[in-house]
Amino acid sequence: MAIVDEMVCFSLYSATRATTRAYAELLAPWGLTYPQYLVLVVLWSDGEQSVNELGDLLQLDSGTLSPLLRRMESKLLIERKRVHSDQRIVTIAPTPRAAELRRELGHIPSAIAHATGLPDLESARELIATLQRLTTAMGELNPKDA
Amino acid sequence: MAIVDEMVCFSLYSATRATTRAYAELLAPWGLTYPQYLVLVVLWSDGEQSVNELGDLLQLDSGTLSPLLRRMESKLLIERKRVHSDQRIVTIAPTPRAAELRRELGHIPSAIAHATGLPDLESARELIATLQRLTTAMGELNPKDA
DNA sequence: CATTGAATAATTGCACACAACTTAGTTGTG
DNA sequence: CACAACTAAGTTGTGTGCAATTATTCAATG
Repeated sequence: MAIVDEMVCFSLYSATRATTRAYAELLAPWGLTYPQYLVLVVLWSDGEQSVNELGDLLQLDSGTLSPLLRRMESKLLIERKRVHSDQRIVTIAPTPRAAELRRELGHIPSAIAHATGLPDLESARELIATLQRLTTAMGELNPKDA
Repeated sequence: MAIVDEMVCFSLYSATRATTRAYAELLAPWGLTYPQYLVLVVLWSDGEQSVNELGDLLQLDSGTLSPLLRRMESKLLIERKRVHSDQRIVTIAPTPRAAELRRELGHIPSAIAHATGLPDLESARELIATLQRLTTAMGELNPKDA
């Protein structure tokens, strides 16, 4: 066992990249990336919302989202709209094509759930809870929380 | 709770980015990134080795490692050497400066261990084991294992 | 010995992440 | 109203990840 395998952080880093590669494989026929898929998931669930709200949910800033959303717009998956009452805000709305993808990509959650190799829903929930606690704890070390 | 928070993959993705930001914070005084730090950890532990071996341990290909190592070389942390007996192979050796950093960065493992918020070594080991199983399972979905 | 095939790094192109900065629009205060 | 402070999104620059390709070297085979 190599030294890095003793580290929590490396196993996290490694698991995330393996997961992203698995999503890339599943999403390739639609030319989507994992972060783009996450945007669709949020839009399917919560509907139209601002770039800021999207960034809060996904923990991504405009430096990441702006070009990502531009690519999704060019694929006709989302539509950008300026809010009349506050011209600073841009809302991101799913297009009819995005609704179609909700059906076409319906197989992905179960495919990924199976690919995790986790035995049951309970262990998945446990892992999620552990990771969320870790994320919160890590955030405390970051000065940007001030 | 947002929809993405119910997903194992998102909690992984999120935890990894939180961890990388925490490392970035700690490593900033030395101008190092987390992947660069990982290379140092491997070199400190196992000493000089080829780009391939480094890539096997960190699960990174030459497309990622080549420019990363070039940056580390320009910071005088590593030295590239062609192997005489096989001119295809490039070995990466830590410089004296890298050895210095081993001492200067000695506080980081415990700082990160504390920042994870994990209560004890046993729960850390458990999480690592779970993540390694998940990484392996995810790999099976990837055709590149063939 | 010449040719072919495999191995090893490096390069190229694309898509994130994220810090730092810019631009445009809004709000609060006098 | 004037204007500073704030906010939202976009832009820029750097550093990964990773697929695909290229260049070089080595090894095996006839």
